[in-house]
Amino acid sequence: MTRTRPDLKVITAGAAPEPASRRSKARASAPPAGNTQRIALSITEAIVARRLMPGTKLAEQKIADIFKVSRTLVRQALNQLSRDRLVTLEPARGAFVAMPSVEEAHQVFELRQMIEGAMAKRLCATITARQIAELRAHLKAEQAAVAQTDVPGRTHLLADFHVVLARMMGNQVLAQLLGDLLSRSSLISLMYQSSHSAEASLAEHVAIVDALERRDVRAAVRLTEDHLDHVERNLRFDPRSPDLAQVLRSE
Amino acid sequence: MTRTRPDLKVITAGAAPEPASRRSKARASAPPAGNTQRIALSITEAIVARRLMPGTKLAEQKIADIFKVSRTLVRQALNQLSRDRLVTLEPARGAFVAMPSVEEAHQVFELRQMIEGAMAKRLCATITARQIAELRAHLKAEQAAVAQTDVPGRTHLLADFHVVLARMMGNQVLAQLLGDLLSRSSLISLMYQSSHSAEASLAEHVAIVDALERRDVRAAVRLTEDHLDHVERNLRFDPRSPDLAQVLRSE
DNA sequence: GTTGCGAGAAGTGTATACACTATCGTTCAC
DNA sequence: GTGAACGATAGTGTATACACTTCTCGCAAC
Repeated sequence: MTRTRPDLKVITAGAAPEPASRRSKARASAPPAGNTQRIALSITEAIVARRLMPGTKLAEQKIADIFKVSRTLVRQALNQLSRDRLVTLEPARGAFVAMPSVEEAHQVFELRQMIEGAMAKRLCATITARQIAELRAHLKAEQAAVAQTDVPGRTHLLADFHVVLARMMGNQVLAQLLGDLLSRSSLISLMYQSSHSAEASLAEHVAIVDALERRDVRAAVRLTEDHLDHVERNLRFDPRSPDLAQVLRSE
Repeated sequence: MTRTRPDLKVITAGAAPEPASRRSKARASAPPAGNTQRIALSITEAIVARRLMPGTKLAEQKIADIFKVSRTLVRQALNQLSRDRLVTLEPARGAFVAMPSVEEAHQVFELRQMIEGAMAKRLCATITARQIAELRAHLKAEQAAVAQTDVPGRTHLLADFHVVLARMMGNQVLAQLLGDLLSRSSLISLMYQSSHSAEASLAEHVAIVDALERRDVRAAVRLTEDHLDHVERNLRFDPRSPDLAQVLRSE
């Protein structure tokens, strides 16, 4: 047992910006709502940004102390996160950062294939020149991050590519769903450390945008599905994985 | 203002069965978990079964009294339901059965088209004779319910058809997602009372199964998408809808 | 008769209290 | 020396308390 439990206080780092979207006048005493949301977002961000390892225990009182609130709000936040499958609640034992199983990982990727494949198909019919330009700009940012080996940045940008596509569908329900799936994917690729190179992902993203620009439905769909296939296949599901934490915890 | 607020106590009717899936020995004092879940399921069921109208206020204390628990558990349940978009939480005002907007309705159906279209495509490749038989049996049950004009039963069975298809994909993540979307669809068709006849839905279900059996990908996908298109198109989005509740509440 | 204001009631938002469970270290028996 | 029983500690599960907001209804002013 070389590794101790990852420390918790890292999550204080972010301190969610939360742009003032409150309704009208700021109340001194009662930040109207979204106090729970603030906590949930901070934890989500910490997980996605890989500052919280899978299996980490999320003790209610510790988190409450960090955010200077009572356990009540922390519990609400943890409940939300458990519905997103980012944390697992074990009765009477507590909350832990989720450790998606191999099977769950596969199912998430299969679902993403279905959804993003359908997105590609539809976007070919609806995409505008302006949107193509936006995608190109995004690819440029990805390339810069990859070139500088800015690991956190490139990870975020590579995932964000998919969110940008979803937003272009003009469908918020879809966009939020894909956002959730990407969070889960992030956790998955953290557990089964992906060997898929950032360069390869970037190249595949470029190919997808090319196909969309040509309005080549067949190619766009196939490239999208292949891209997700590649990402999944490059996960390391081999039994003697360095992440033996899951094996130990599995029982 | 002809209609008063729909009464709340209807939800006591169901009293969720909750088959004993608890781990080992029953504890007298502490039903280990899923006490919150029990409440959330009861409310969900009441909404889907149309015993709770959109816009109904869900007062925490009243629900707590009904289930003989404290507001704490009710709040947890309502929070879960708000994440499923079955209820809307208005800060400092309370929880209400959700009233999906026209836009949201469209987005839900578009997403279902994408997902169920992809399902149809994949099922053509993987479906077994046994599964076809299961679908045929389900269609038979649908037909019986339609013939007897068993309205609650047929509504449930017609929706369940889609869930059965999802389960055949062997993908729990997908199955749960589609379950959520169907709950929302139920709420939507309640708000914008569908004029799509049960007979037509049944006929379209039969056509889909036929296509799956022939492994006719093109037809299966098109029939699935058309089916959802028909359902959506038969919603009544006209401004002078009898559901003027939404217009009044909208501000 | 209508409008505006205000006090009381009802209801939500958060914190705290308490009961019960799991965990860990110690002690005792073998 | 090993292993099992036990007690202390920490942590979760639920209920309750309290502050503050919203809603309702009556009353007064116009």
